[in-house]
Amino acid sequence: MTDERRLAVLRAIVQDYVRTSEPVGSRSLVERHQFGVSAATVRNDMALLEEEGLIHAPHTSAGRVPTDAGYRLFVNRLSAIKPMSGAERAAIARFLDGAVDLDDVVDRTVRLLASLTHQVAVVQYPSLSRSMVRHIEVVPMGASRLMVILIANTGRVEQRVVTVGLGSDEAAHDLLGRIRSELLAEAAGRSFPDASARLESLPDRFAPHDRDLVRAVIGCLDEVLHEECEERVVLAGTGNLARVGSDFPRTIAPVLEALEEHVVLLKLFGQLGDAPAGRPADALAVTIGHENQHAGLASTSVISSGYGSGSELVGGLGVLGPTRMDYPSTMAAVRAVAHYVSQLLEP
Amino acid sequence: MTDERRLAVLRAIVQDYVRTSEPVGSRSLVERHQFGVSAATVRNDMALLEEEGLIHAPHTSAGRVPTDAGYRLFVNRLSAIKPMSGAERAAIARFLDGAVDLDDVVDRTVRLLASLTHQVAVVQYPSLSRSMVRHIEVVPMGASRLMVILIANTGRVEQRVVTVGLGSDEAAHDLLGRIRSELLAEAAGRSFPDASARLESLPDRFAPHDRDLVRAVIGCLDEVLHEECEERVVLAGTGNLARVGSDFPRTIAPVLEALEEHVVLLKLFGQLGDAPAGRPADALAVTIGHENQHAGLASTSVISSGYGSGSELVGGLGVLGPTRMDYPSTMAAVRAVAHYVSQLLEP
DNA sequence: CTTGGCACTCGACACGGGAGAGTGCCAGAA
DNA sequence: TTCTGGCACTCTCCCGTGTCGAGTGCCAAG
Repeated sequence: MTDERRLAVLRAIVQDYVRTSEPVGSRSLVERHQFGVSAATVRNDMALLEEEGLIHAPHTSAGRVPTDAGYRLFVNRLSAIKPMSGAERAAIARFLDGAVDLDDVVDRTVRLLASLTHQVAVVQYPSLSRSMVRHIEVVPMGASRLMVILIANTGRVEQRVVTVGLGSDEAAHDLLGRIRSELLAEAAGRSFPDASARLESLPDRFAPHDRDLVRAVIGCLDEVLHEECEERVVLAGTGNLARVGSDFPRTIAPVLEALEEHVVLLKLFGQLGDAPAGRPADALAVTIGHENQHAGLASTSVISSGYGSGSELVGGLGVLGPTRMDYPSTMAAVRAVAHYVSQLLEP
Repeated sequence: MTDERRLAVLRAIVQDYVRTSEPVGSRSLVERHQFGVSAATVRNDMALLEEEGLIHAPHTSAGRVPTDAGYRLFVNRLSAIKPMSGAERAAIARFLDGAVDLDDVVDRTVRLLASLTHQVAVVQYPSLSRSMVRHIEVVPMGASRLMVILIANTGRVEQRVVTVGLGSDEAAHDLLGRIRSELLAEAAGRSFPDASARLESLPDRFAPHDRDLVRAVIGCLDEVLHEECEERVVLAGTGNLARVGSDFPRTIAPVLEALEEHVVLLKLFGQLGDAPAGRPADALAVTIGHENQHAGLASTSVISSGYGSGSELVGGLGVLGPTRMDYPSTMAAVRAVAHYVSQLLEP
């Protein structure tokens, strides 16, 4: 029972600190919340919480501030994701429904997330490695260059240019046509890794003197097919970073740098691997402060979710902000947006 | 002759202020530069410069700081663009030559600019309105949706999805094939506005009951062909913003917000219209402080340049930073990068 | 037109003394 | 055992003061 009150105190500390962004002391705590005990008792509880490493005093005789561990406990056990109001849901739907394009969907989503949460929003494009090949096109670009275009079922389009030796116009045109149809026959409808494997044997079906060309095209496709670095992310709301506390010259610069390293963002937001059994596909992942691998993000938290149809995730999205953030509301927003985007990409 | 010295004083003030980021006074001025006159004389000159609105004292008896007008005069008449060293040129070439892709070129360019100048770098993708149509592709996406893909001679690829009523598989396939080849025959090799005009009469060549479909595809293409908002920009180096002076909570937030408004960036960096006669295509445009339209950018300067082959500009690039920036070096870097990117896109 | 000198004005900085907030601890009450 | 009120203590924050130094403006003389 003491235990229970102690946790209630922790919850109150987190809530108040998020509200005021100032260390919270025992007096104001008993004023704003009805614990039914006096400030002195709360002080004792706070001392215990500090021993357990859940809160921390910036200096003697200032209030207490939650530690990363404190936020973690709060998120895991002390808070419920705040359900969104009908109006909010409607607004999300209205805003996303106007999208004409995959690019447009992603763009709107990331802006929406940023303005809902007042944090930095990140959206990963549907991952290629979890997509199917819809179409492949080979287009000559000038005399000796080919553009290879790959269209995924998610609507993503990737292209790459390769330099090759083409023969005469006439013969080249025919050859390209044949390459295109063979590629399509072999790869269309298959998953990317699958398609990649199947294409290996393709050059054998061509005349020996054409094989170099075919190999070049396939090599080019292969790059697109499993190069992880082709994963793309977009972000919005970086301006929200400036609304943090006062000490952020040192805080904001490494964060902005980290945000430009898309590889870092992919680690944070990319949903690699299927949803583990038992964990629903739309589960939220929360990473708090130092739990984060990247050094520059030690004082930021990341809330991310996968999106996609059913348990088949195709990408990730989420927000990044100071550890001192309103977790229940932010988690609700991320979840709602991920849910809606999943629906949108369904058909 | 007095006139001449006064300008020399202004130049020295700008240089010192950029170096130290502190208001510069008459004493330190005569110490660091050999004017051949005393501090008192310089003071008189400074008083005149202040009357002319070229410099400004933050408060009584602090040093002087250049105004926007002062920077303007400095850029126009008092500085020469610092030529880049051979090593720097070589580094630029080495860094950009590895690009495999238009996306890659743009990505590398923007990062390069950011790291060369230590400012925020912006690169516009080659504009569609100044491009030629290289190829058009129509790909069915599921039962009732088509993806229309447009490839420009610059390597840009744009796609859009349109929902249509397709007939039976067999007939639809043939129809799409015909649409594709008619589109290509009409548009390939033409400029975007040109192509758009020519496509208008295309539906007439199809059987009446197919015209709706054809019109849908063309409408979709048209959107891509002259919707200005399809222009794309990318940026890098936002972390450099954090290295500004101390008062930037109020400074940095509106800038970050402006940077997310790609429309704003296009106005700043997009090179619309051909290079005016007499002004070479690679001319640098410099906008200083309040010369800027956008309110949030009142204390930032923009240095931009077009790029493209010869006098035919296809896009813009540049950097954005505090008005207190090293104009000669930054201008040199922007010019060199623009020059190199132009070469790279040449063939 | 230039120069040195002089008085004056401010901002930056260090010092010091409340005021206030908050803690820790302890002895007594429930 | 657990809670409570009280008290001493320790911080930070803030404000006023005084000093220092940089820099200016002006003036009379070269």
